[in-house]
Amino acid sequence: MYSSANVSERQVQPPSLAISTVIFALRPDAGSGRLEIWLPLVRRVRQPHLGKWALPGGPLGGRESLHDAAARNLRETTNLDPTYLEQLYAFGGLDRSATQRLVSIVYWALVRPDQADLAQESENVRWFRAAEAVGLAFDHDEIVAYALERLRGKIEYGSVAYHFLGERFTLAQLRGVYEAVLGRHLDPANFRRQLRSAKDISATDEVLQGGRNRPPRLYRYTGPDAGTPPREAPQASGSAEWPAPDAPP
Amino acid sequence: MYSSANVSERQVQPPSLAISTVIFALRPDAGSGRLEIWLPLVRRVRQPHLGKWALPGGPLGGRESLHDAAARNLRETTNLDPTYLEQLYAFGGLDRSATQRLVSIVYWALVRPDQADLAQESENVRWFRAAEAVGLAFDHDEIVAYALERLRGKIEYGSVAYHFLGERFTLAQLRGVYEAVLGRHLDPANFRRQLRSAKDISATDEVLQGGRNRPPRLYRYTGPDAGTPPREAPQASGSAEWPAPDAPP
DNA sequence: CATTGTTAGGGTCATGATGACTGTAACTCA
DNA sequence: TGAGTTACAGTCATCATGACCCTAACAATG
Repeated sequence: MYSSANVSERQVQPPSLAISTVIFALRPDAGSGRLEIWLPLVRRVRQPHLGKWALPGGPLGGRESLHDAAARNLRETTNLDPTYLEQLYAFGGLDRSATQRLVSIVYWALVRPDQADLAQESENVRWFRAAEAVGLAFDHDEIVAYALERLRGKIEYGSVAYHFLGERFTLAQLRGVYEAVLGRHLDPANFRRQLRSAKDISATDEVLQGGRNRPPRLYRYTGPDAGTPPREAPQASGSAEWPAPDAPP
Repeated sequence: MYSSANVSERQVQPPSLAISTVIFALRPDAGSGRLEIWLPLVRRVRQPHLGKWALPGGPLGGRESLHDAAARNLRETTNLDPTYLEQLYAFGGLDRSATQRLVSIVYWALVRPDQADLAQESENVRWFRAAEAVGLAFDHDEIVAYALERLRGKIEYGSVAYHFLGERFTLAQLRGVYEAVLGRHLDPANFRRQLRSAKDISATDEVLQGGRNRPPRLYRYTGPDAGTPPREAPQASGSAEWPAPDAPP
């Protein structure tokens, strides 16, 4: 599995370049109804790590940008378009793959739950709870952990949470997203107060009927890239509203 | 990993993979004495963008990790080791280079001023003020702007500022670093109060003599990676090898 | 129809971080 | 000896935050 031929090949051949994607969606737990983080994985159908689960990915095409490659990758796996797509990190350690020198540029994406339900599952594509996505191929355990860390970091000041939801949502739904990602309970009253001062979220004149309690008001996200496709690269996040974009540790 | 890939369709021409580095150092302005951000650039000695200034960079060697490649790159340019080195972003747009498809994984680094003074300058390597680093080759203008944005974002909550300074420093020096990076004046009293609550900075029992005012106390950074080389990103690092040809960008 | 349970949505209070500002100590230089 | 400058400590108002309480509005149950 680790022949000397492979080692000598590495000195000559340039490193292979691949794109992988960590795709997050939220699904309510059947019992408690609380939201949980899920992600799709694909089963390896060749060596190395044959049979193990891995992040969806593939080589970078010659006529597509990194962002487009990640989007295509995501479409081929879940058959759906993401509401958020951003570069995570470029992994290029020497020991990532035993058979070849591989550099993976990893993206992370958010999809809505209703879309995640429609996503195709098959023998080799299955959704897992993020907490149960361990024992993956290559270094994908660490990549998933790092993507979760980025997600948690970005939800606190960015506009990431809205991309888990549809166009209109209640504050309780939005709070459920925060609680699922941050993993802790949030006070409903304080949460409401904070989001009233956030100016890229506005209340509609509609309420959500059909519940068995007082009908909650529906809100809408009016900030940048509301319903538009996610933007490419690192243009200045401009507004000094909140701290700053984050980065690998 | 390439379960859903249509391989034959994509093997037209694999994109080239390069490593570039944005190297920051602070130098006092001759007149005012205020610190300013500088970075070294290299002149292009071949097409495209012949004669223009560009970020130091080169192809990724087959036996070095991304981090090691950036460190080697930096050593070859400034002849010095950085006190901080972190991945910035992977740039892979289709129109980055007119002659070839090029994917650049860019790192950013900090070096100390005394080291920056020792750095080698030559006909094709010169230091520029960050504000004057415009009109660069390829998309390096945007890369520098993004690196500056990252630097500003990281200095507010991270331990980045200390890497611009030596082991012992006064609070005024540290405040000068913050003012240079953030581009605004900071109140000395409030700055002192904030850094007393930051627990990875501790006062020594020494003061800095020789100034023409009251001698300020010297402090020391005691947080993670204090004097050690910067650690690799979210994964384990491998060992590096030395030689590698130099080629832009 | 009244009661009960549950959530929506409004408020209070103490605390801690922050920015603006004042005052005193310690040193050099003219 | 005094002027000028910086180090360093402290005060005050403001604001964001967490913890907590209260009322409104619905559905389900009796």
